[in-house]
Amino acid sequence: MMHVPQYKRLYEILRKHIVDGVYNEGDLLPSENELCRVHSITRPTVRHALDSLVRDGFIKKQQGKGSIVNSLPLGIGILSVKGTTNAIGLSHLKTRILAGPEIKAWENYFMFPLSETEKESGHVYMERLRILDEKPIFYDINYLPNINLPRFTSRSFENRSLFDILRRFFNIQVTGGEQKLSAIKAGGHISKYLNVKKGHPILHLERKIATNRVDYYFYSSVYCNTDISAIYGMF
Amino acid sequence: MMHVPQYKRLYEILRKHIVDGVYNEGDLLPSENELCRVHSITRPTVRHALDSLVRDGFIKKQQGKGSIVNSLPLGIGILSVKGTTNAIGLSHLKTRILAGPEIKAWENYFMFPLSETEKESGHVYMERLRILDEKPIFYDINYLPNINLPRFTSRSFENRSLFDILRRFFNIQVTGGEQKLSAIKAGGHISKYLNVKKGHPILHLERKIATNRVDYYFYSSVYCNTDISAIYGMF
DNA sequence: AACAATAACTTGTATTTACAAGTTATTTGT
DNA sequence: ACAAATAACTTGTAAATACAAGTTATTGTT
Repeated sequence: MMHVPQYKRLYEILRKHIVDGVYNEGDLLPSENELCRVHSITRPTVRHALDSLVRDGFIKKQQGKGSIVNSLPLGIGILSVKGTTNAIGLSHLKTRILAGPEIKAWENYFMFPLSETEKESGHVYMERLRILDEKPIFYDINYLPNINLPRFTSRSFENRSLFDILRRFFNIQVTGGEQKLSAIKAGGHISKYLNVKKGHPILHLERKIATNRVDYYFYSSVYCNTDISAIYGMF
Repeated sequence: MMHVPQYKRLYEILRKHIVDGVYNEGDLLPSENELCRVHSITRPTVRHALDSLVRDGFIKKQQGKGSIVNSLPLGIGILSVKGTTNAIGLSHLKTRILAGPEIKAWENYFMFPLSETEKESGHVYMERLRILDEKPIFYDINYLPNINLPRFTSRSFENRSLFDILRRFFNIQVTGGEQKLSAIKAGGHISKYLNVKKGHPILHLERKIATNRVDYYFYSSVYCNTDISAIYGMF
């Protein structure tokens, strides 16, 4: 097993405690000095972990008072997905594969500019439908540059997170990304997949997703039906 | 003038250099040790500044190599607005006031739950239209809890950023927030203000915006026409 | 009882030091 | 000339320490 730095270990512990309800909204986490004593680490290390929790929206800090636990987001947190674990509230989200995974060449016009290396290597193509309570919510098209992904196309993706596969089998973790948002009319196959009428307003995300692999990004075009549940995000 | 911590000063300097094009996409910033020497501060302080630049998407770091300048976002960066300065690309965005500012009581059903203090104090209400190249892009409705905002309603807001006003006259800075996204059909006055047909797809953001004042949030409901320019965000 | 001062907390900023780990340029040996 | 080893960089993690600044509970005074 790989070595995990101490601040990251503390982050995971506290994150789990918050998600599991050991601490509730408005509760104070143990003070920094207390966390130092309990985990036998120093304050800069504790603060590093707490900074990450603030960045990911789990706590807010107040000088003189402490680290206050935030309420967990209610919507579907696709915008705040990051790190080693998935977004909150995605637990009963089913996934159906519509196409792929298969290796393809890049389209002529792509939503983000590509590097030469990316262009040369082609990509693994995959279309998925994500279903909440029997209702299709997301239709997404994924493009993973075909660089160092042995036997990727032969993996099973049914009801499994793409992020999970990448982390477990290829040790690729999502570290962040950028995205373009727009509202469009559902047309053709999008209305069919998402089970809405043609012309229905659909939220469209074009995402470039950064990973812990240097210069390895992957891309998603996501179509959301926001009637049932709004998309939730932090900033 | 208030005291500004050193890491924040370095952040502003580097940020300005990146935005002004002193460093271009792909360039390496001076190494951490070099920044230490030049600015006579220590490495943890330099790293604090660089961490903030990473968080805000201006640079990415690579161990063993350095701090690499990112490309500046092309879209309209309403989702990444934060800190002391405004988002990129909003420079030639005109603002027109449609209603307010005036003091009102809260509506019965509000998009976010409110605290008792917020409920009691009412809010400053304001409707604005933001125009890019003569075309209306954003129609937003703002709710600022009426707590410690002396003479707010008498300020002039024409072509001036709300965030700017808050920072300069009330020393309120945006530190982050949360938002719900959905795609809706334009109807009634929204189609009128944004100059689109009824039923046109519109991006709707409901935002709760956190500030440096403890427990002071303000709220925005934003309607965007994404035909002309997509909304850009980091995560 | 009410108020003010103070002490004991909390987080925020900053320095100094050390070593680990990844990258790149240089040197060395063949 | 080529390739491997090495040195000289880079950022990443972590400790120990100090003081500033904000909050809360305690104490003392009136």
